[in-house]
Amino acid sequence: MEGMTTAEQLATRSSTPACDDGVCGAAGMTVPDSERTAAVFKALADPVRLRLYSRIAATGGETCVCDIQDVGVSQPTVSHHLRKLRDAGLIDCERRGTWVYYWAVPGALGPLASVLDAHTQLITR
Amino acid sequence: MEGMTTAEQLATRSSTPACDDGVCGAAGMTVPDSERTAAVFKALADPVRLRLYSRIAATGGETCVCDIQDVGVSQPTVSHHLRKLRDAGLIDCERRGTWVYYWAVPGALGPLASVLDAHTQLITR
DNA sequence: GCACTGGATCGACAGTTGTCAATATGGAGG
DNA sequence: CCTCCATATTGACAACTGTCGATCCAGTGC
Repeated sequence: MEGMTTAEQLATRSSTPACDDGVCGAAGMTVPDSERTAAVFKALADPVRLRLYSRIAATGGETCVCDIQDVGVSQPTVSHHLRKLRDAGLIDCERRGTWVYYWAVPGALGPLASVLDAHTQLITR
Repeated sequence: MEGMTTAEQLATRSSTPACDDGVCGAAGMTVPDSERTAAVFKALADPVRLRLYSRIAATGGETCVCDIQDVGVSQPTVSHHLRKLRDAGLIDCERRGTWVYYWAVPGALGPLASVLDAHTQLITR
């Protein structure tokens, strides 16, 4: 598991899954699942990061960093937030010449959506 | 808008919506939308809160606080986290006699799921 | 080689967060 | 009333987070 991003760990849940949906009926989430899921939620729990991710995802393909510097914070801060999103496994990047391009990792939001859906099912059953 | 929980504000988005899905194509999320959405994500961005919410949602109905004290932190800390979830509009509570009962607010996760879905659509188009 | 440019990293700092022990509150039952 | 029990609030503290200015690093073009 070492060297994996949080989103990757989240995709390959507990080696001994207590249940399939990660919610486990009346038992609720397991401690490891809650920690991995919370880590990804945390990456999205900041307005600036949310806008950055949204901008990157909205292009569909690759986005140059130079095109998303206008989110209201300094350049180092943008870089800092991009790294957090990258550590969480939500985005990835590549350097091409002078510029660096970012893109949204496909499927990274899936486990998060599953958690939300699973809970919504429980609430309205 | 004063006096509303974050989730309630999120449900009634910008009075002048720039778009319907909150992502606005190549423009990404608006600043107010990102702030409201981030606030709710933040409420879920802690393992203990995630387990508490999961336990409460898993019952489908109401859950006595006394039944969810075994999440690994002290009683004041549990109370603290429940308040944060409540401030975010994800849960609500009622006192009946000596005990306090919590339940998951139906539909509170909806806007969050919509945001995730909207971005997933953008990525895989 | 050298200067320039885009982006990442470092260092510092204020503000926020998670945690607990101690205390308060507010019903229930004598 | 007074005590007991369940939960909330307060106060304090260490750890973490967001932010920026300064600096570094990697390519580009001369």
